[in-house]
Amino acid sequence: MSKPALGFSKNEKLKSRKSIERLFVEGNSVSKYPIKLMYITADPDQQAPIVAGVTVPKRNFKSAVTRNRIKRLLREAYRLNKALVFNNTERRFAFLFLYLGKEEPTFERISEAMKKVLTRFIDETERR
RNA sequence: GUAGCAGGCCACCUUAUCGCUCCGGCCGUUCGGCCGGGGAGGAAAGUCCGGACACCAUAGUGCAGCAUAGCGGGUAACGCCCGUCGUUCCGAACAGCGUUCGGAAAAGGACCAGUGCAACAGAAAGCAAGUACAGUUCGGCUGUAGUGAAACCAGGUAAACUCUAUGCGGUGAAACGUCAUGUAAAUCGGUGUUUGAGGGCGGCACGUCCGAAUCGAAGGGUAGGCGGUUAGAGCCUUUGGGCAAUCAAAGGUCGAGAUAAAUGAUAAGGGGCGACCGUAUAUCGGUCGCAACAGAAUCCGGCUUAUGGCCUGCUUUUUUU
RNA sequence: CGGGAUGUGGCGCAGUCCGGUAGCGCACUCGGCUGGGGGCCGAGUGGUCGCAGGUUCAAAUCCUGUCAUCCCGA
Repeated sequence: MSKPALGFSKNEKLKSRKSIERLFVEGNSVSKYPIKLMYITADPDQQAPIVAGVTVPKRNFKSAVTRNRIKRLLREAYRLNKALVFNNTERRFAFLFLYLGKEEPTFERISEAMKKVLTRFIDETERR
């Protein structure tokens, strides 16, 4: 069961409307501007150890094209940096990345913020 | 060269590394792996019209309501498109009324069916009353003045109500079918079982069909999978009919199917456009910047709006010869 | 995907149906009452009526298009 370290396939995506609702109500969060990560301990019968979703508020970005682009950048950044989480925890989680900025970012910026937010997440959860 | 109009085309490309999704094949125990192939638009947008399709009665009648408006054609259909007539505006020709020619614009039925409206000004904007002056056959009539967008004379206005003609049944893929999961055939109230409650998805009346339960309150459960779902009024080429929109025939071709929602990220190189610099213009070289509008969600035909570049034709204007 | 509603001075609203004067409250400015502040009284400034066309003699109002904001519906 050796997963490719850089993939991000369908099974790792957060899809269920119900669990997203739960995330918003019960979830904890760490944030490093412009990314906010909401997380919750996941069901044990979940297919992948960690599932993740991304979202960009329509209020900040009216155009569907830029919303899509930011979501793609977020997914890409998570895909390239998720080893940070996999290598440091054995627990199961559900993630939701929110983009809080008001302007369209570069990939470089997103990538840096993603690394920071993930290390902060590891600090918070593994320290206890 | 500049500006405008009309028509057509494209929507940066290639390579490398990593990644997403669908289809087919092989391997394999769930779950994946490997190989091959497909993967956003001209507007996918706004949701403004028209359809297909699905369910409700094979979708019925009248009223109400809504939409459209010269005439003819095209179309599955349209409020769309094409042609034509009239109207208005602009330009030119003739000395002028006006006519002719060329171009452009536009929601272009009917105020002799009825009702309403017209600020200010003005005597007066209908159910009528009446100013001044002049002329007079003196009965009262005629003309002029003045106000105003419009006036002893009837007009104007329907993107005012309305009338006429034509069309429109309703609800939309969250339609609809099916499988799975799950609870509660629980509680309270109303109406009713052939003397017919209630329902058949906007209103009223009728008709018709189903019909023994049904409606409301508060509450409980599930909010997952599959089908519908992508081959269609499809696209391309040729020939023929037609002024044209478009139609017919023959041949060829298959071009996304996601679902918190795929089609991406990074790097390099090459083309495109713009600015600046070098040189005597072009050409060429260098540097920098830009690359638009925008993302399928059942599917088509239009309209409207946003927007980068190239090509062709016509018109206007400028410079040089 | 499908339905609606609203854009009017700095702010909150009326006027739109049935076309001719853009008005109300708060705020702001000036003056008066007071030793000063507050409060009250009086006067005043301030509006492309979201934007663009059209109908009309005349448009915030009628018609068409467009932009923005907000609210519903499994």
